[in-house]
Amino acid sequence: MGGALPKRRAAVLLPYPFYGAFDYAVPPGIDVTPGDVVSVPLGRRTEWGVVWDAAGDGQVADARLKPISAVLAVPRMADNLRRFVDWVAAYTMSPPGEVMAMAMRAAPHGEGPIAHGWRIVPDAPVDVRVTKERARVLAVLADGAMLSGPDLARAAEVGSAVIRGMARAGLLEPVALAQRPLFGMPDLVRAGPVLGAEQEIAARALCDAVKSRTFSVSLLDGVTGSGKTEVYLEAVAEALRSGRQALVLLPEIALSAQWLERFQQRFGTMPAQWHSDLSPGLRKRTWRAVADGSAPVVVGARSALFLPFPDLGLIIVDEEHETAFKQEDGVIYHARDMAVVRARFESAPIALVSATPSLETVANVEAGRYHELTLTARHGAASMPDIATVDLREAPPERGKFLSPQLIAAVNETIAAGDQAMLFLNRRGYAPLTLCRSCGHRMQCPQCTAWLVEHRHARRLQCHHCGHQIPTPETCPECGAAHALTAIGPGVERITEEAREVFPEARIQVMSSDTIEHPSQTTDAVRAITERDVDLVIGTQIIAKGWHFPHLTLVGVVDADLGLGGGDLRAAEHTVQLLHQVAGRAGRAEKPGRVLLQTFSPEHPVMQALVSGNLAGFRAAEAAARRPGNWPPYGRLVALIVSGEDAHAVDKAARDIGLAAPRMDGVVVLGPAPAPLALLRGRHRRRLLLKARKDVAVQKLVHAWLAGVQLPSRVRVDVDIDPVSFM
DNA sequence: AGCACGCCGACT
DNA sequence: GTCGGCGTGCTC
Repeated sequence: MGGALPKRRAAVLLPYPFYGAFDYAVPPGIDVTPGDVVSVPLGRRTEWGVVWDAAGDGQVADARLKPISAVLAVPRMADNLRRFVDWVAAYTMSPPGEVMAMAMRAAPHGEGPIAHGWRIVPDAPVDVRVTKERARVLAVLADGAMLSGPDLARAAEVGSAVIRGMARAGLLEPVALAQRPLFGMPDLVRAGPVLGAEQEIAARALCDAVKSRTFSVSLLDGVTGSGKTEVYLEAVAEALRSGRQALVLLPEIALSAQWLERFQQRFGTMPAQWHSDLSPGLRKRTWRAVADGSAPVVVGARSALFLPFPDLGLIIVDEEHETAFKQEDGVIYHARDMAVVRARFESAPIALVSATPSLETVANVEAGRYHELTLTARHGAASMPDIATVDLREAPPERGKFLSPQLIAAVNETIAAGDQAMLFLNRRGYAPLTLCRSCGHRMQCPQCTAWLVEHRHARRLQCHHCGHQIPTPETCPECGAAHALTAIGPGVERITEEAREVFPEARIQVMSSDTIEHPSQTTDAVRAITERDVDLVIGTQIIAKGWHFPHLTLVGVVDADLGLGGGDLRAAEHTVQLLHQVAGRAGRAEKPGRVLLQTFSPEHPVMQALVSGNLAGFRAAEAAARRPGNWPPYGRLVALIVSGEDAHAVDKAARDIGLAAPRMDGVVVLGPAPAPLALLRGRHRRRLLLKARKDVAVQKLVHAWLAGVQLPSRVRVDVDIDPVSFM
C-alpha cells in the first residue's frame, strides 16, 4: 500500500524578502528545534536559514518539499530574538527574512576559524624514529602542553614540516585550543568616579531598574556636560554584577574614540564594538562572543540591536534624539524605538539618554510611560555657556565673506587669551552651488534633484546624495564662457579659507568627514586639540557631539539658520538639538564658555530658545503646535515613496495609489507630490503621507490600501513607518 | 535576493 | 545560425 506517512516538516525562514518561511521536510536522523540554523536547498543552490516553526504551515504539498540538508554549528537563535524579529518585521512592514538576516548574517556559518594546537599522543607508537628535531618538539610539549603550530615551530626551532611529519607518524595529535577571550571582563571592583548628588540619585534609580530584572524605560535627561555617561556606566556595572550583558547604542560609532577612552578608564578594559566598518573576521568573532556571553558589554551603532545576547540586562541609547538612529534603507526602522521593544522582549530596563530629548520621548514621559531622571547641573565647576545671536542683517560680513565682524573679534579675543575657539558649519565642501555668471547655469547632478557641491581641495564637483562627481570644469558646460563659474554660499572648506586670511597666525584644525576618514585621524585631531596644539577648530556635524575639549571657550555657529528651511516637520526641533549640542562644546571646564549664533532671524523661536536656555519651553511650544493636527508625537505618520526610472509610470502609479487612499475617521492622506529629492540616483520619486490618529493600526490599513492597487513592475513603493526624513 | 527562462538584436 | 540583452517569475 502507498499510504506513506506524512513527512515531518519545519518552517525555515530564509534571508530573503519572501513573504514568509518555507516548509522543508525534516529527514530521518535530523532533529530540529525552532531557532536552529540549517542549510537547505533553494532552487539549485544551497542556502542557510533559521527554523522558525517546528510544524510548518502545510501550504506546500509533501511531494514538493525538499529536505533540510543539515543543522549548522551556529548558536541557536533564542525565542526572544525570534519574537523580536517578527515584531520588527510586522511593525516596519518588512519581510521577516530580511529582518532575520540583520540578526544572523554575521553569524559564523560552518566551523569558522577554530584555533588548532598540537599535543603529544599519550600512547604514541614506540617504534617511531625520534630525530633531533623531533626530540626538541617532544621536549617543548612535555607535561601535556598544547601549542599552536606556529608557536610550536618557533619554540622547538623546527619547520612546520617536522610537525606535520610527526602528526603523520602518530606522535602528535591536533587539539582545539581554547580561544583567548576577545573581550576582557570589566573590572567591577574598581571604584567609579565620585558622583554629584543628582548623578547619585539617577545612578541609583537606574541600578534599581537593572536589579529588578523587569522592563522599564527611563529618560536620562541632563544638560551637556552634566555627566550622563558616568551615571549610565554605573548601571552598566550593575548589569554586569548580576551576570547579565549590557548594550550601549551610539548614533555614530566612529565618533566614539573619547567614549571608549572613558569606558576604558572606568572598567580597565575595552567593550566589544559593533559597527559597519568591522572586518569580516572580527565581525564573526564578535558575533560569537556576544552569542556565548563572553562579550559582557557591546557598544555599537543601530545594527547592534539585533545581536544574539543570551542574557541582556540593560540597554542604553545615548543621544536618543539623533536622527542617525533611523535606518533609511533596506528595513526602515528607528533603532531607538526598536530598542525599547527589544528591552521589553528581554525583560530588561532601557535608558534613553539626551541633553535635548526628542518630543516623542518627552511625550512618553508626560504620558507616564517613561520615568524621567534629570541632571540640571554641569559637572564640577563648569557652567552652561552664554549664548547670543549675531544679527547678520545689522552687522553683515564683508561682501563675499561669511564671518561677521563680531564673530571675528570674539575669535581674536579668545585666541589672544590663550583659549580655543570653534567654528561650526554643517555643510561639507567649498560651496553648495556653482553658478555661471554669464548665463546663469547651475551645476546640477544629472541623477538627483540636487546641486553639485564644489570640493575645491579635491578639485571636483560632487553630489552628496548619489556620489556622482566630475572634475570642476574650467568653462561653463552650458554657454562655454571661461572663468564665469562662481561659488555661491559657504561650505566648511570656504570658511577655512576665510579663517586662514582673517586669523593668519592661528593654528587651525579642520574636522569634517572629508578630512577625517579614519578613526585614527579623529584620535590625532582630538589629541592635538586637547593638548592645545590648535587654536581654532573648524568643522561640520562631527565636531558637534560628545567631545570634551577643556580649553575651548568660544563656539561660533556660522549659519544658525541652516536646517530651518525646507518645511520639514521637525526642522526646528532638530536645529535646536544640533545647535545646543554644538554650544555644549564651549566651557566644559572651569572657564566659562560663550556661543555666537550668526542668523538672519534672531527673533525666531529656535534662536530664542537657545539664547534663553529654555528648551523645555521650546518643546512645549512645539508640542502645542503639533497636537491639534495630530502630528507626531500625538499622531502617527506613514510615508509612501513611489519610485522608478520612468517618470510617467511613477506619476501614474502615485496617482492610482492616491485614488485608492483609505477614507476614514482619524486618517488623512496627503499627496501624491514630487519628493523634495524628486530625482535620486536616476529614479523619479513621488511621496504620499498618511497621517493617522494614534489609535489607528496603520500597518493593517496600509497593507489593505496597497493590496488594492495594481502596480507596474517597474515601479516600487517603499513604506516608511514613522518617517524622520521627508526627502 | 539570485537564478533561470524567454523572446528580440549583432556577431563567430 | 548562435551569444546575450534584461523583463518576468519562481524559489518550500
